[in-house]
Amino acid sequence: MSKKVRVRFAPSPTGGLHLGGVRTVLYNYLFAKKHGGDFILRIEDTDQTRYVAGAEEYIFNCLQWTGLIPDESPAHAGKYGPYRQSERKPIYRQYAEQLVKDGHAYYAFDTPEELEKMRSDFKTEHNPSPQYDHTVRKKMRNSLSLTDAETKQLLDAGTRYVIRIKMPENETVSFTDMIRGEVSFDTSVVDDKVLLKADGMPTYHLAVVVDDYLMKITHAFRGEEWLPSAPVHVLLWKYLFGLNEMPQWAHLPLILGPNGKLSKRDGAKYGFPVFAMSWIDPKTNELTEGFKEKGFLPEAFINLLALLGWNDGTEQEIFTKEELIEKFSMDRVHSGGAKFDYEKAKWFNHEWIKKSEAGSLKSEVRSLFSTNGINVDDDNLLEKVIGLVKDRCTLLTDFVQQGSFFFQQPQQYDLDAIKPKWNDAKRKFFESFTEELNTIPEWKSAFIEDAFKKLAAIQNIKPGELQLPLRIMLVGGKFGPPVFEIAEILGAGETSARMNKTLSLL
RNA sequence: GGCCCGUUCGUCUAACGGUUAGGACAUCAGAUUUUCAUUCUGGUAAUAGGGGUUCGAUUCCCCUACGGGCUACCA
Repeated sequence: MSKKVRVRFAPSPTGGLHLGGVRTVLYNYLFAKKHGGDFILRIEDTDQTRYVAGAEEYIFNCLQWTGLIPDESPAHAGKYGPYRQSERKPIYRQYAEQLVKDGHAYYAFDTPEELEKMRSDFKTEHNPSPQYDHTVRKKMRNSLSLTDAETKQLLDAGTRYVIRIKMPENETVSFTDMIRGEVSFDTSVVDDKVLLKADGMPTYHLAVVVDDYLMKITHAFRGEEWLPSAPVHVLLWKYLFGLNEMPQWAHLPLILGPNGKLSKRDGAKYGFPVFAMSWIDPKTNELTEGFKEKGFLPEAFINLLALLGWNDGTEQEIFTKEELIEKFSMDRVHSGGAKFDYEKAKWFNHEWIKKSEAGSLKSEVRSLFSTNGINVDDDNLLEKVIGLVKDRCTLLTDFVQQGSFFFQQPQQYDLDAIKPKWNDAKRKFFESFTEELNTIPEWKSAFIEDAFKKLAAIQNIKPGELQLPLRIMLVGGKFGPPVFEIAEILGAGETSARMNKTLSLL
């Protein structure tokens, strides 16, 4: 009987959660749910110098919005807590010490200045970034280059030190990646990564292995940028817990911007969101707009992210979360990086808005209206309006432009669209049409249209020439649903008022 | 520089040795719509290059080129 699937997403709470992060969450979540497993959120906050207020709460908000809710996390109690690495600090040291004892790691006393000196001393044209590896470790101050007595003395004196992994000199480390197949590395070109920092906190390398073990993680998915350090993690598994216990790895392809790995900068530069939700940097107060605030539906956001690097082998592109759970499989994840295409992202959103029920869009649209100064109290009217205009909305924010004229008079009139062909005959038509409004048998679009056309025929004007002016009068611009349906919703009084108002402007 | 990963239309991708190389976004043209969208029809557009293996390579192998990632007491 195989073990229960357990996967984790382990972000570092240092700022906005971007596309790639959410996609990693998504693939973790889908995989877990598909296999009836657990999805764990673990906060990787081992770098105290990078603490950012509010970042953790922000991550929870993003998960809430996307609907990818963890089974275990700092906010969802589980048996394997704590789920914040800073609160697990005491756990890690013993493993690092164990490695030293077994000869797989060592104490290093080099100060930051000494490390910097080493890098500049060894730096050459051929080797622009020297590593702390088997070729230099003997020249540094550590328990490998010093005698046991010297080491003990330094330790006893309370000298600051780190624990580094001792990479073997000539081994090939390989493992099978679920997406890439077998990947192998020569250990002689991997450096002696720090495992335990001078402040007693583990680095990512130690923490990820220890926590994945302790939390019984069965499958570990992360971005491709982690691939180069995978041999360190594999070795740590081998030394500490045995390779049989190691989770199966999958390194997800990167999501690229126009120039390499997608970054916050790309968003600002090319005008599309990168973060799931808006993020305000507490230090600079700089606001970075998110997909949510830009007007994306969470369903669409998840859908487009899922398809960025995965497909189910058919030509289907629109998937609900349930369908994704059912159909997702890691072996259909593409191995190459994917360039993010904002145009296609918008298409997904448009599709989702079109297929959404007007009722389900109501609360979002209502709050959008209210932030734009329009308070809607008629629920039925709102739903009717949404149903009428949603095909024209690519982003949720488009509802403001497409729908607000139903609730308030247009702020501006595109009179230039009328003026060139305006004449006294048309003015006369509208004046008499305004007066005839109350003779229309029932205030329904068909009757209104009928009366409109009859009057046009009597006055010998082509109705086509009158429809655009009518639209401008009611809507303010050249957009919106069929004009007589608008009039129906507006009501006779308002329709007449808007016609008169515009007439006075012409 | 070194190491690792990758490479099918502009973009996301399908084709797990045999297809007229398929779909979607974008784009262009047309139809519908007396606004704008929606909808519909059609078009342009790709296997990076060179060697192998094979009766046959988009598909397998090698080399080159290109792209990307990593190269911190950051994750």
